Amino acid sequence: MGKSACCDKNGLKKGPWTAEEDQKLMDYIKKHGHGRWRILPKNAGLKRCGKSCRLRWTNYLRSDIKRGKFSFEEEEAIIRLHSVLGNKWSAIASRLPGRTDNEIKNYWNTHIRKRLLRMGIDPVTHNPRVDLLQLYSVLNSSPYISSHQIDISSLLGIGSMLNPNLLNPATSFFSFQSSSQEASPENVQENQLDNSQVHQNQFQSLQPSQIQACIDSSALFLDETQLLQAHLKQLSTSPANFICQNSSQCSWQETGNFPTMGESLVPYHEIGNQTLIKSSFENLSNLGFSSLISSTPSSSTTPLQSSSTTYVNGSTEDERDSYCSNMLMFDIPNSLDVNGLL
DNA sequence: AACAGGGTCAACCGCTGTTGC
DNA sequence: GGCAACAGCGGTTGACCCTGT
Repeated sequence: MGKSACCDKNGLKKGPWTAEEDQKLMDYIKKHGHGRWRILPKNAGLKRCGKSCRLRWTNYLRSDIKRGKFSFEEEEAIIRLHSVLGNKWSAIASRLPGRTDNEIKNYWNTHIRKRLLRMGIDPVTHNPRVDLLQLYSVLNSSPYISSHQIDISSLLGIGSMLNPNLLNPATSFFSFQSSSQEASPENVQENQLDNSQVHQNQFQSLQPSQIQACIDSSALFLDETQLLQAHLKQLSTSPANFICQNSSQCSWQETGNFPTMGESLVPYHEIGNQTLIKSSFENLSNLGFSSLISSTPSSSTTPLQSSSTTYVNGSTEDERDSYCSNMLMFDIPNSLDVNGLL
């Protein structure tokens, strides 16, 4: 702070570049190459600071810049790389030929990030947003709700396909994950109990009107929760399916190892009219809950929806939303050497 | 037609890391 | 080791455009 910007000195020009300035810069770099940005503008006859010249060159004038809309493959790569690298835009850009860090950053902030939020996915962690699950759990534990037989899952738009028994442990798990780095089945169960007691206490102190206000506000999350359905539905799919023939006969059917980065997704499928999930929290924990709600995507082989719809470039935003709801569901295995990717 | 509000993206800003003296 | 210059990064800004009222 307090350090003056380089362009403030000597009355150098700021703002959008003109075609004439672009031409001067390109001509100079064609002759002398780029680098030595400090002295470049003076030699090129530009009233710009070196920093501005460098930015203009790297972000716009370079011949290998690919302009235009991002393809599905590029978008998928950005999301996948972001889940590994975070906001390391230059590192992401280095893996996307022809795209600049600035372009990717802008695209993330204006398109992908908002879409993830709409879908109920935290763009930082790439996991379903904990607040939605917590809202469900809190509402569901209310004596008022149960006494009036209000179906919270329907209210939140996560009704038909999901057994509510999943949501409480899921919520507890997310809450627990956020407060502790190490989650063993034992202390997770303990935490689950603690959380449910907390939620119960929270709601016992609320008046019916307050609960109604909470329910009303929950309607705001409908878009997100509808898409969250897709994520939670993944719980019923490979590689570890938990299938219930009826309310008392449930079992996990493990179909193999969890995929790692770069591997194809196990085909996405429905389990008919069976009760999808009814689990103890131990099951979730033993199998790695974060991996169950997410699996590694692949641009070429991932069936996008149960109807096997194929999406191509130039599809609508809604289609991309739908696509992403599956595409984003991957998890970074602990064994992955992130440094190796860098 | 005029205006407001929101989205987009090129460019800027401040900071950090690297290099050379 | 200390310093300055330079290069590069990620966050932010603001002009422009589009859409809805």
